[in-house]
Amino acid sequence: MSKNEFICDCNIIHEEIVKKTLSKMPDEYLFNKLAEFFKILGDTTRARILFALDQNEMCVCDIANVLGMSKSSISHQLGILRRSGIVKCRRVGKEVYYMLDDEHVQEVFEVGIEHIEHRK
Amino acid sequence: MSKNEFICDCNIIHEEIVKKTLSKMPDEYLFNKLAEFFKILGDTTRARILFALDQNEMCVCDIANVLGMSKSSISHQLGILRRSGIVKCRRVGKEVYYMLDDEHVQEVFEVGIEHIEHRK
DNA sequence: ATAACAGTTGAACAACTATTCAACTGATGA
DNA sequence: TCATCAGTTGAATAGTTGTTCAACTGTTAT
Repeated sequence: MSKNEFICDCNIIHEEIVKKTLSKMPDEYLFNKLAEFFKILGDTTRARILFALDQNEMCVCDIANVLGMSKSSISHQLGILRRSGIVKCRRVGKEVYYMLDDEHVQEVFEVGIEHIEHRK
Repeated sequence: MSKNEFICDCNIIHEEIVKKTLSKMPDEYLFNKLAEFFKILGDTTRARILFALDQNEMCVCDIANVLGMSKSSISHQLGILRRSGIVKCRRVGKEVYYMLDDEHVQEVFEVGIEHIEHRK
């Protein structure tokens, strides 16, 4: 087998390892979705919103006050969380109440906190 | 208590909920660290590197070949993963072998995959 | 009707980030 | 010693993203 199958500019490649690993790699779709999910959790504002919503469902103004930020920026972030299926909302009169819609968020946060504690 | 303590431009706030939630919010440090951790996982290239390293320890060229990317870009991303304590490496001659250095990554990935499966 | 208010949305801007390129380091072997 | 090769690194660039601002919905109450 020629080295030319491989794209990298190097001579010594561990062909067997590369082939074996390639055969076990999930498809692009999974990695895109996985990265998308973690990217959403990887923002301080969104992480704080999710932590707050884990305590209570809350309206946009309440969240804005808890985080000390403007309604607009909170609403933008809630839109991202809503479109990704992580939170859902219900309207009551003029107010819109947001709540968590994914039990995996809590789980992932717990492991994340373990990671931080472990690295101290 | 005056509404003026609160920063958001709205009249109806649920004071008790806001205060209770505020008292339960972890400090800024935790959210920064948490977001930093998830931000690192929230990139397709890094997610694929970590998945590959979960199969075998590998040198930079092997990883570059598995992902179909340049040595340089892989090395940049490995640097980020190394500095955050998620991977470690050992040099053997001219080659540098990378491996996972955090069992929380696998855990978090599993929950992330559950999340994706659940959302299909 | 219309005023008031909670919330949303799009455009603009600034800050950040991933990849590329080129120059570099450090180890090997001829 | 010198050429070669694996890997690193900094600067540059293009693409992405979070917040702000202003204009807009939709609901309530007068």
